[in-house]
Amino acid sequence: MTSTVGLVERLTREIVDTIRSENLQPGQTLPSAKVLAARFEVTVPTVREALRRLEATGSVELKHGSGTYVREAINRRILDNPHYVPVDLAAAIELLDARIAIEPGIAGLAAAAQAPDAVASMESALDNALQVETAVPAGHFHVELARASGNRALHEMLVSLLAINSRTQQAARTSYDRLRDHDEHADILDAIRRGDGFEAAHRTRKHLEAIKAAVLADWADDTDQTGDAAIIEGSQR
Amino acid sequence: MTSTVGLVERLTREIVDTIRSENLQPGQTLPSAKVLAARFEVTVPTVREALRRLEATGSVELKHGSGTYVREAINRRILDNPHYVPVDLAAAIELLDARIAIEPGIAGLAAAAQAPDAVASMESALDNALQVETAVPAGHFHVELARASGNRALHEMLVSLLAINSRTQQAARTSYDRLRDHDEHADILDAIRRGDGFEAAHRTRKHLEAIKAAVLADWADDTDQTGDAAIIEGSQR
DNA sequence: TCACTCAAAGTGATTAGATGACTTAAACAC
DNA sequence: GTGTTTAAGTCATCTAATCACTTTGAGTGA
Repeated sequence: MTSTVGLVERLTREIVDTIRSENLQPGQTLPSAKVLAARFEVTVPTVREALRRLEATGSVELKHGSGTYVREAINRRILDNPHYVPVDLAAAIELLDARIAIEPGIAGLAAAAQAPDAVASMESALDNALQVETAVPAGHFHVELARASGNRALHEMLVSLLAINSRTQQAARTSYDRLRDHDEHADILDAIRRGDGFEAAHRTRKHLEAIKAAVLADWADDTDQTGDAAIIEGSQR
Repeated sequence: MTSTVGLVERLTREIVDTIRSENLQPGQTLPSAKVLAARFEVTVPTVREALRRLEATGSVELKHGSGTYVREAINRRILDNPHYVPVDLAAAIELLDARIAIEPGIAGLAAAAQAPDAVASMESALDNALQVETAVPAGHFHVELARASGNRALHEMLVSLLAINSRTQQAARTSYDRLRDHDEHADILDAIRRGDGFEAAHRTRKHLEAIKAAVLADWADDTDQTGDAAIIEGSQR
């Protein structure tokens, strides 16, 4: 009758508790698997199974020959599924639709929050945009925008959406004009600086809708006269 | 120079690919660990580590003595961190703020979508509300609302937010009036049926703000005259 | 003294085989 | 038929050992 929780699941939880109670920060190393095995009175393979679980969610990283490191995601609530195999255009459009639904509200919050350091991060993100597109890390304008909202859950949601999108083929080929992108970002940031939440939300929405249109246009160019536009329609309903 | 991807990570991906290519649906069983080990030419412990990773993200479930089962989350893009240790009121308020930021937009989409079956699901969710609160499964009104938006990413985001919230202490004690909850849900559904997205969004926002106020009031009652309202202020900035 | 080499120690990665515990379903007795 | 028992299949965990990678620092040479 004892609800079998499973040794590995319990062990996983104990390791997380250890990380928290000892206040281990991302980048620091955990004790070796051998030591953990001794401390929790289990064997090494069992510890490894627990660490693999934590690895899957980005809470820790197992570096061969080096050690087990705490990672950022241990403090995240919302994650992107690392095992998801995505990828058609419809999925990419769906992600953009989701962003259109939530980012305007985030921009509004950012304008209301008026956190000075967050605004600074967005400014530097504006410049970084000239660089090569990084995967989806910090420094991305929209991510910094979400961070500026002051709401960690919203920030993590946007990070997740962008992470998923980065795995899409469409992500690389989006030929949205770099300069136009920069200008529109600047406009959004401007509205936020003025504390004009309504305008910030509006410009964010327009910006994303423009990107969506560009992606659809790109796709139309590639497939040219192949007439299966049903995919697009299906994703817009 | 070969980017060491790690055997387990590669194996994890191969198992996912197998599930997809063989079109295994949630509820169905995977081959036994022994068989998988033979098929991919690795040993059983290695297979188990890969399965533990998939287990962490809810893609599979390992049932002792029974088998390894495919689970729903294998098709999800957005997940809640299963290893997150949650907690205080500020976090609960932050989650509600996030919902206030995104759910009105979702309600607007739902009104525009006008999917008949989705509306039916919301109707039945209305009645289920009289039952005991389930964990965070389907059947929850707000979850069905998100499903009705037609956007899977948004739906999964809301499921994740509610899943996290359910782990909060505050979740259980929220004494938001059951009847009032039901009535406000009915109002939202009514606006969606009429296709009035603006009104649906507005009512959803008001509804969530009322819940937030109730949570804060509850907390104020409990702590009574303990004057550390700084926690609340901090979450509202 | 400085820089380079390289050997050793520590750590994770993977393998191998064995035992225990649980679930399920078929075989059996009633 | 019904209920119990048995057996096979499966995951759970352990023990033990070998391999591979990383880091460090001692040693060597310039």
